[in-house]
Order: sequence, then structure tokens, then C-alpha cells
Amino acid sequence: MDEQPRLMHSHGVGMAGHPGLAQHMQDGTAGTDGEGRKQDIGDILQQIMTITDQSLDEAQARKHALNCHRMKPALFNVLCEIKEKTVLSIRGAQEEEPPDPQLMRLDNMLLAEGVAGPEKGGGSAAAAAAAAATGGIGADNSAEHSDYRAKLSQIRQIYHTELEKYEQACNEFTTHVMNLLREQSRTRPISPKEIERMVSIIHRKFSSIQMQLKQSTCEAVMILRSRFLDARRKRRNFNKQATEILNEYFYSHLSNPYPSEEAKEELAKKCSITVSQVSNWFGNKRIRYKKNIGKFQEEANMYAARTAVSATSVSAHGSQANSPSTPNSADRRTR
DNA sequence: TTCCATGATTGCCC
DNA sequence: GGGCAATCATGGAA
Repeated sequence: MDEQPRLMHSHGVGMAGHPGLAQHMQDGTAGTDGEGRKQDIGDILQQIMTITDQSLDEAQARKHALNCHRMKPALFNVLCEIKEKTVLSIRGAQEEEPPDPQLMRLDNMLLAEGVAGPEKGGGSAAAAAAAAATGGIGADNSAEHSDYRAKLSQIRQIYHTELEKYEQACNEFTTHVMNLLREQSRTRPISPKEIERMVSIIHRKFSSIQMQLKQSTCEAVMILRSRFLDARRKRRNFNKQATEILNEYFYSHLSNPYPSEEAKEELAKKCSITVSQVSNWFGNKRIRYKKNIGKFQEEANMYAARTAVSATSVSAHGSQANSPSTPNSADRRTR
């Protein structure tokens, strides 16, 4: 046994101190059998070192012979062990990475926008939020909304197609590499653990490509969203009918032009606008009326007359052309 | 192009 | 949180 280190070093492969092979060599071996196995290892190493000097056919034959050699599994284990303790241990330290926060952000955003995950009923949270915030204006709004949804759905479709492609390519490549490494592990010291590690390296590479896809998808959604919001931000006058309905309510409740939530909802429905738009309209109207009652007097009279005609109780809407009371008035307290 | 009307936003108050 | 007041920004008529 004291010859072993010298023997190993003489072939340029330092194996001293590796219990695997030593153990294998010692198992049930003593005396001449141990010597014989040392010789075997020496032979194998010699053959491996000279294999590149031979012709292809000779090398193939030699490879086959080496594969069948009785000491091959032991040598394989030791070489794997050496590899494990050197190069792979360095790599191993780099593998334990926390989940990428950037990737998490992208995932969350794609999920929130309805691009990733289950498809939300034909639209996205963004579209709904944008519509709620800026208000709908009848058919125009629906048209723009559906346009937004269509574009978002297009982005979603492209994203999923690309993602599928990447996953397929990743799986194909992984299988290919695994087969290659398994094949090579017959002649090279490649342990299952190393194959596993290689698979995770491949997956990391592919996930970085996926991240680029996610990033560009997010950018596309942001551009679409900003365009949509910009379009919605453009002020549009309410249609004539909506203005009439709002004015009618305002002048017929001039003593207390503060519609309740229910009334606002009703008006919003009638005018095909949002409740917040109704609130804005009444806020603006109250102020502008108060600032210039004279200017609005004619309008007030017109609506008062109209209401008087249509209403069954004319007296209820008699002389109401007063300045709007403040929200602190008694009427408001009842709301 | 200008000017007014008007819907939306913002900051403050209660 | 709702309302007021000031202001912004845009539509549309002249």
C-alpha cells in the first residue's frame, strides 16, 4: 500500500488521500491481490493517458475495454469525488442564489396585468381601473376599451407562445445535454449529481432569456397602458342629453343640489358616465352657479319651467332659483 | 388664433 | 370622505 501514492503521481493523477479507491482496493484484499489491483489501476490510468495518441478505431476499442474493466467503477467514483472537491465545489457555492427580485417584480406585474396566470374575463385590471378612474363616455369608451383588451390579449398571446417555445427549447436542450453527459459518463467522471447541476445551470440560462421576454412584455403593456390612459385623459364634453339630465336635476334641487350616492348612481346610469364624473359635474356646477347666479338665471328659469310642466306637483318646484345651500344645511344632514 | 365653456385635478378644510 | 375653490387643459365656436 505504501506504493500507491507514488504510483498515482507517476501518471500525473494525484489520488493519495482518497479513501474511496483505497477502500475499494482494500476490500477483501490483502497481500498479492492488493498488489494486483494497484497494477490494474496503473494500467487503466496508463491507457487513459495514451488514448488520445491512438487512432479512432483503436481508441474506441480501448474505450470499450476500459468500460468493461473490473476496476472502472472504483476509478470512476474516485475521479468524480476529486472533481466534486475541486471545480464543482466552487460552482456549488454560487448556485444557492435567492430568487431574483427583478424577476419577481416582472412576474407580479404580468400577473396583475392579466398577461400571466389565468385569463381575466376578457380584460385586465388596468383597463378596469383606467375606465373607473377616467370614466366611460358611452359607445366611444366601449370601443376604446375593447381595443385595449384586444391589444392586451395580443400581447398575452405572443407572450405565451414565446414562453412555450422557450420551455420547449429548454426541455429539448436539457434532455440532449443529459443524454450526452450520461453517454460521456461511461468514459468520463461525470456523476449524476453533476448532471443535475448542469441541468440547473441550463435552466438558469433559459430563465434569464425568459426574464428578457418578461421584461419586453412588461414594457409593451406599459406602453399600451400609457397610450390608453393618455387617450382617456383627453377631456370630452358630455353629450347634450347627459348635460340636460344633470341640469334638470340641479335646477330642480336648487335649494339642495347635493345628490345622494343613490341619486348620483342613478344619474350616472342615465347619462352613461361614472359616479365620480357626476360628482365633478355637480361640484363644478355649484361653484360656477354660485359665482355667477345672474348668468345662470335664464338657464335656471328654463329648467324650472320645464320641470313645472312635466311634474305633477308644480308647487314643489316653485321659486327655487336661490343660491345653492351649503352641504352643512339641514337638507344635507338628512343624507 | 382667440376666447369661452367645461370636465378634471389638486390642495385645503371640516 | 365629501365639498369647496383655484387651477389646468382641452373642446369648440367665432
